[in-house]
Amino acid sequence: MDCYNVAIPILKALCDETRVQILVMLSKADMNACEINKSFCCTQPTISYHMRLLVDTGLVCARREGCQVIYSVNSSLWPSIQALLTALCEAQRAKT
Amino acid sequence: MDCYNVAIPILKALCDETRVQILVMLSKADMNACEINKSFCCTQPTISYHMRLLVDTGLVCARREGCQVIYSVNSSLWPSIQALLTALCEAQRAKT
DNA sequence: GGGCTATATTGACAAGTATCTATGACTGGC
DNA sequence: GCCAGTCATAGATACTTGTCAATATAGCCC
Repeated sequence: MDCYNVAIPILKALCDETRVQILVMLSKADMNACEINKSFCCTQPTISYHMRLLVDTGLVCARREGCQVIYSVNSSLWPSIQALLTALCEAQRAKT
Repeated sequence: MDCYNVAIPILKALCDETRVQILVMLSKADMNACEINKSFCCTQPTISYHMRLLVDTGLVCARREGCQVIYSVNSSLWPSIQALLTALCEAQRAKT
């Protein structure tokens, strides 16, 4: 019962549109912060803020390569997250 | 890609500890608002606020029976949510 | 070491959220 | 119709969150 509490920070990290889009992008290919930045209209510090949150919750891994940081999804968590996302989309589609 | 956006309101509803606990309770048995209230230390309007949010996002169904309202989980959505929750808990347990 | 590129941190602020108290609305029984 | 029980709504408030501009840090190359 109380075990569900460990999931809350991750769910909090998941409930922002920008962060979900970042996750989906990273699930297709690893990217550095600069590349991620180009796909969004917000500023570099904002993306940096989201990336920190995603890394802190363990949803995303970061590794340094020279002067840039490469981000990748945590492959042990992503499958269950993707499963939920697609299930929610299917449910939405079924309603209409 | 854009399909994931429909999931955001549901994820927002899921990222609160109180609401997750309510969902877990309801997954075991249907309950009226009064019973739910007794399990938490917050006030009745606060629970009402959370229930409205859960119903609006489709996570929970409400039906009137006499002078009380019975809440139940949306059985088409709950399995995927529960799967994610347990996956997150397992991942947490694996880390330690 | 200085300059350049890439990323992180800080401080400020607007918007959103969870909570409360007070009150209203609906239902069933007297 | 009135009262008691159950639930919802409104208004106020403290807290959290996402965003920005400005600045700092880190790594590379000349």
